[in-house]
Amino acid sequence: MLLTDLLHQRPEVTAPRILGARLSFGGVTVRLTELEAYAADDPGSHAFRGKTNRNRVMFGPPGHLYVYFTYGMHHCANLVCHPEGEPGGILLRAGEVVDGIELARERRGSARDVDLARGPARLASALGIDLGMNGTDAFELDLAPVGEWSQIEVATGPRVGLRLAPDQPWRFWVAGDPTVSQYRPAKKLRANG
DNA sequence: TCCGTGATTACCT
DNA sequence: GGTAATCACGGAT
Repeated sequence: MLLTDLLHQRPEVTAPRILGARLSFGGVTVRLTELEAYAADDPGSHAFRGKTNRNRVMFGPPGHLYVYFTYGMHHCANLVCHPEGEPGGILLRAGEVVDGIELARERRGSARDVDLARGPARLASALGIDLGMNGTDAFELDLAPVGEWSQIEVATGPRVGLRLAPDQPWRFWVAGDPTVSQYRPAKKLRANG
């Protein structure tokens, strides 16, 4: 399926389909291993209460990055993804650095390689993403080859750290991958494509 | 387990 | 207008 078509689906549909995709930005490429979906009718979504200056990118065209700043020190990045007329996005929670690893190490200090992009704020940091990149589409996203994707075992479970809507199982990750963040209460979604 | 750190929001006046 | 609680986290302890 074409990437542009995928980005016009609901985020919880698209998120498991872009696991294993390669995202390149700021001189670093990561293979995405963990994602969370934030849909329009979703109390956990930043966009749930309507458009504000912070979340306006989620209401714009799919395929841009929605970047926000949280806990006074961290940036997190979402891939905007939604059907026409609805806000939505996919939080990039973790990845494996597959290119530009030296640059990622510089940005991340003394972290072990497996921790370079393990966690949403770590991933954003490894890619050099901050608020200045909010709304950008200056990145590349290459879907995993079909054969490679069919080898991935997708697991699903509740999202992390939400007060609202904690029960929607809209967190998706590559089962067994060491670059997935620590919190993993899980059930298996499927094996192979 | 604890806590830094600041934008954003919810709820007042 | 003001103010307090919250927050899609990470690193040190």
